[in-house]
Amino acid sequence: MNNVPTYDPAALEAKWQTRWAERRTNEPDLDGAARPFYNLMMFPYPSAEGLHVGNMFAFTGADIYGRFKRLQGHDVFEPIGFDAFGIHSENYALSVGTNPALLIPQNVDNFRRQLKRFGGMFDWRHELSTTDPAYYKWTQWLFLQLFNAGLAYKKRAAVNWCPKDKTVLANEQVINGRCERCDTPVEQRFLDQWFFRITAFAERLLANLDHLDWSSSTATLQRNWIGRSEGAELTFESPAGAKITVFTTRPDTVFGATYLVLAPEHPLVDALTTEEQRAAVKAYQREAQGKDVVSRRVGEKTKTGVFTGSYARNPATGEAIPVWLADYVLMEYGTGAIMAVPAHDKRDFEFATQFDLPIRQVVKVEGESLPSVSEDGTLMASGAFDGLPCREGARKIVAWLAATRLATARVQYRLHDWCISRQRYWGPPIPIIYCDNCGPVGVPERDLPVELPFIEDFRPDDTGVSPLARHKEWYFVKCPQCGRQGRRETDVSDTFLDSSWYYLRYPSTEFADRPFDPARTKKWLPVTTYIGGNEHAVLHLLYSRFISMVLKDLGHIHFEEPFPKLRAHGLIVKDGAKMSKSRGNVVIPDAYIRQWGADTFRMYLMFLGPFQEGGDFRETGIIGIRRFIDKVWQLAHEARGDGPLAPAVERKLHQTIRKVTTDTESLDYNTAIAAMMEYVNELRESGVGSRESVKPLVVMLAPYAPHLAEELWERLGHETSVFGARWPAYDERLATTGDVEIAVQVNGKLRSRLTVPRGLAQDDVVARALADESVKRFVDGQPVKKVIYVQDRLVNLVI
RNA sequence: GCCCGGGUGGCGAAAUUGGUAGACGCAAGGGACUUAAAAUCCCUUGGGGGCAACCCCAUGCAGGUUCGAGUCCUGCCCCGGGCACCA
Repeated sequence: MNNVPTYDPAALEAKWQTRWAERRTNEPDLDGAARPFYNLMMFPYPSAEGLHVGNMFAFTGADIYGRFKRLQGHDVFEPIGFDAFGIHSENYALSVGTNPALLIPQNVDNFRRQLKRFGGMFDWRHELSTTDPAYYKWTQWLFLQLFNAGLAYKKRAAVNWCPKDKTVLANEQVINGRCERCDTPVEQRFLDQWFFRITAFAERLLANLDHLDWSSSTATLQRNWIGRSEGAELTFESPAGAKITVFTTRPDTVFGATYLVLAPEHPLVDALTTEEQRAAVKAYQREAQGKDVVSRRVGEKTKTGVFTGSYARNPATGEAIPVWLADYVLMEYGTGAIMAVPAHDKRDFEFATQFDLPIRQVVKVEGESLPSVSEDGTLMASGAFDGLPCREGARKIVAWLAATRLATARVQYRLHDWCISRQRYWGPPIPIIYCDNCGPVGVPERDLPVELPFIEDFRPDDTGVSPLARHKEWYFVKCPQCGRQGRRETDVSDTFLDSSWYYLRYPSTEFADRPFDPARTKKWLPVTTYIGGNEHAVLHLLYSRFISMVLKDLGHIHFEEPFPKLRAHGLIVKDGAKMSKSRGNVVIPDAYIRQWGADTFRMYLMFLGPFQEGGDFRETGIIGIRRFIDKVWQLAHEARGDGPLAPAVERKLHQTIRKVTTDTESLDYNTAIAAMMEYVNELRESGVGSRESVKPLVVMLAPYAPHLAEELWERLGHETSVFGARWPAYDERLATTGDVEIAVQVNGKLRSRLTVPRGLAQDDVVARALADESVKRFVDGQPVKKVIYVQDRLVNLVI
């Protein structure tokens, strides 16, 4: 009995990791695979702290799924890589006074070590790093594809500028209007930037969401981000002839439009401003421009504005209404001008109240006071349209005004074009050469990659020009078209461009002469299952979809949706707060793995809570998983012979296989583990049994605790990897044999339980129920008026 | 403000989608083994009442639908996340 060897996870896990590497266990035949299954997880950004438990939680959940599919007979390709360019890496390098080109490889080494140690089924042959010239050569190629297709363009645009750090900040580095590093309020600056025309794909990006098998939370985030609004453009003419076009979602309220508001930067402002108002308008424009992005957008709740001195004709009423300027109207959305309907819009109401402008009610809604924004009312004070419901009124008013070309139905999106320029160092240089003769010229493919030069002083300065401009030998270059002196683009591209196509590269990493091999791509893409966090719901996942659409349209790939099936995992928090370096609550898994082993820690993370919801990391409870593993270890060693199973064990086994199969498929790992624990408890209660009772358990455990499963599989007499085994099948009949317990209710209250053979007829169950002592007490001789019967579950006697 | 999640024992959580609330695990208490401790094993463990078999109460709050509600409906209150002057 006590000759069971000690479970020594450190030694055992090292043994199997070595063996997997030697035997190339995790390297599917990418060309010959019969049932390709591309199991993708979001590649990490290699921070200095190392992989934290949040990353590991995500990777473990994805790895379990990949291993499960492998056991089900798929050829699973599970690659990993490093998203190593970007501002975070650069900032960290700045803070420790090193060049990221020297620092990042160390971080990557550390991550690679951690990823190997936790036992992911990674195919390391296909590792990639976005900072590798062999990779970003093709990121630059991708830029050129968009540039040549007219989908990349340059325009002057506002950027976030930190006056203290003297640097451009990405939107995600601006927290509540302040620089995430030094807390200085962020200013607006205007720089020439490269944009991708993602807005041209807005409708397609939105419509396709309906057909994607995605976590609904992710799809919803993306829908809201794209932000489709249906409405109309209406034209208001000034006596001087200027036509002011506004966008509105409520054309039904046009009779209540009592003034217009233009964004301060609106191109018609000069033409509309009268001499008396010119000084005031200029002052207001300056003030608006000087304001930082945030106080303009969210900070100030009191409205500001100025009258232009001009009037324009309301196309519905014919009235002349004043034209104002106010910074609550944004130039980037709609037409940069609105018709103000203070009775039916909160912001307009606030503005009208402040500046004493007329408020005219044109929609009647029961029980609502002004401003009433509901669309569930009827029109009033709207001429011929009085009495119509809002929606119908909107259609009819647009049709009426369209006859005189004063209205057009229009769909508007909140999505903006994607600004990919970064005036920073640590990214792939945008492959453009400016020539006085030819203008901006794309770097020819034969000259790619445009390598990022190593420069000592990569610190951004307050010129707003990228540090690369200081590297003169690199900066000046011959124009590839005319051969004259040209200058390189000195901006680098957004890190999200790197990650927008990495899934295309993985299967083709060994091809130096093409970004993705056509045959490999055809065989492996689109990605079978993508598992990742919702923090990337809008940026990475939207950009990747956009890039796929572009590549499809250009004939490079055969699909337009890269991730037909996507599952969002939950977030691991610590003491209720998101893990972050600034909070100092980042938990690194290394010490836990050292103490408990990777298998225990993997299972523990999965048992913490539902995978798709996440949870709070705490240490208590790891011991529970370890006890479970010890029990499995002991059972596997004590099992004797290959005889048949006891009926109770057999039934429990088939129930367990059924539960673990469906729960693993749906990523409900916590309950799958609980089911295996129940089975182990059953095995222990029934005494030493056949090895046939343990083998299926070992296979089911393999996705969760791969090293342990391999070891036990070997000790149970197998010479090949457990991952060459087949996932156990269950027999529905065997899972449902035996007796069932039926709840007996009287008037809906539980009064007794009966153990009866499965499938017993209603009459027999009722008869047995009525014979039950405690039921008798409550029925008390009264007639049963009604019987509710649920087969094998419940009987309810209504008296 | 708007859009998603979510509120169940001391704690993490289950609950076949309207059918036995609390599976599984942690923690705690008691016991066995031990010179002792650790480990392991056994028992108890939502609250209240009763010697007991049992009974009453209980899934954020207040109502409702139903033979029956953690689950559905209405109105609130909290917590987490996203968007945020988007017309």
